[in-house]
Amino acid sequence: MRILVVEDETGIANFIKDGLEEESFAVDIAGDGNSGLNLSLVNEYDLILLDWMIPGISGIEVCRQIRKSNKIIPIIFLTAKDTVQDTVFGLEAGANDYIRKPFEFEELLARIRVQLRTKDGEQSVLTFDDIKLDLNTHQVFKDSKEIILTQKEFALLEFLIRNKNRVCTRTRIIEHVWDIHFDTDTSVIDVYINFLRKKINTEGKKSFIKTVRGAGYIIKEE
Amino acid sequence: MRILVVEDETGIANFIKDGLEEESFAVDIAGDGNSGLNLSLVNEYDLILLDWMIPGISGIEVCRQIRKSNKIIPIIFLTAKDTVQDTVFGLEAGANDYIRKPFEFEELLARIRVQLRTKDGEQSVLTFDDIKLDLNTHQVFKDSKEIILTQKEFALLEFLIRNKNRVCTRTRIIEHVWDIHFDTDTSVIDVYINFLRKKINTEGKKSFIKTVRGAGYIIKEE
DNA sequence: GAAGATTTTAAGCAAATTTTAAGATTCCGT
DNA sequence: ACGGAATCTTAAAATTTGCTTAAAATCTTC
Repeated sequence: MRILVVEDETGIANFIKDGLEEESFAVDIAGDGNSGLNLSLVNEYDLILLDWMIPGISGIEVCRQIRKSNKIIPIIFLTAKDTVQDTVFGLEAGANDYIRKPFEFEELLARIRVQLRTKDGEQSVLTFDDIKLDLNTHQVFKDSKEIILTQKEFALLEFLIRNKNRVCTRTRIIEHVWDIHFDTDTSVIDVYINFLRKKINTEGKKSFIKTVRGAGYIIKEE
Repeated sequence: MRILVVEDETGIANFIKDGLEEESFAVDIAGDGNSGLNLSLVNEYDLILLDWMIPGISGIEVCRQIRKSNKIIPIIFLTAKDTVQDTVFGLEAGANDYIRKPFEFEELLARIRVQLRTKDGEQSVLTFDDIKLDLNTHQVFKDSKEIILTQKEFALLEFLIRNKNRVCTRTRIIEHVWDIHFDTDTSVIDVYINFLRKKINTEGKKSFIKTVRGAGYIIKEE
């Protein structure tokens, strides 16, 4: 899941970025209103964290513009403006939630999850066959037996399961899970697919991650 | 379907090429304006992706020249020039769409598909008789039973179905399904037609791909 | 800052796809 | 019905793609 953070104080921005990456999100940062608006219109983010007072056009204006473009995407304000009026104003501009600084990271995370959950009505647990993926606790179970995955393994599995029954091309995988947007001569994907297969496959059964030669990989229900 | 990418940064160019090939497109790359213009006039591309700032004549000029030649072919600008004025300027030069860098591959693909949409409105699923071809998931079904095709088989079938009820000559097939690094004196087409027939024909029925002696092949509704 | 874990790179091997090539078969005009 | 051209079929060579492993680089943690 990809999140855009629009925030000019690099200290805060990086704090959020690190925290979210630990939770396996892919995070981009924009330092001012204009680049924030641009990025949000060009890319497919799953959520936007927006500061109000930023260089260039204000957060409020960024929010309005995004709404004007008819993009359906959760926006959370994250700002030092802390009166009730400010909050109401922000929400009326089209935000889905409003968090006052200083904030607790825990809370931010919880609120992000709320937005991502309501988005497609799904809970914080993804399932495929006998595999369960708990997005909150970051645990993976197979037949209720826990399997320990690393960050990248988890992120890759999450992406594949969210896109089950659809071919995930290497290009889409590298963009969404690694956040790479140019040509790279790498075989990380192969290696990680291999890791996942080794950790999750049932002995003697065919791999649950199928290879689509020349295209990518797919997780498919029979 | 064959696409020309006019882009000087090889990193980006190859990224696009690989991504599109995963979707069964045939892709040629031109590194500067002149060769881009040349290739586009000499070959029959189904679409052109054009960078604005490239060595030699500019993308805008390439676009104008192609339009001048009366070629009807979708052109999509793909460029870092990101003001509203730039966009308007590009579209007025004759482009069909305009994408700002940096871009998400998914968006690029979606916009390409819009341009290639067939006349009968259908976009992501092509059909012929009891054969269904899903461009998004890359799956082929016959009577809702899945048939596994390789990249080239898929690309060839896509081309034939897009041109159903029209004879597809060997030359046109080579031009649209294979890319520029291809030597024309060959019998690959025969071989691939044979592959497709074997995989898709109904036992005892006549082949759905008909041979037109001296001309090429055709898929025809009765 | 050393030890351990994770991520990435690189290379050799295996397998599937793509292409070539050549003999067999079909088609069509005479 | 015959001969030559076009197409079909098959098998094997060439090429590409993916798998696997090990080691290098990077990041964490104590």
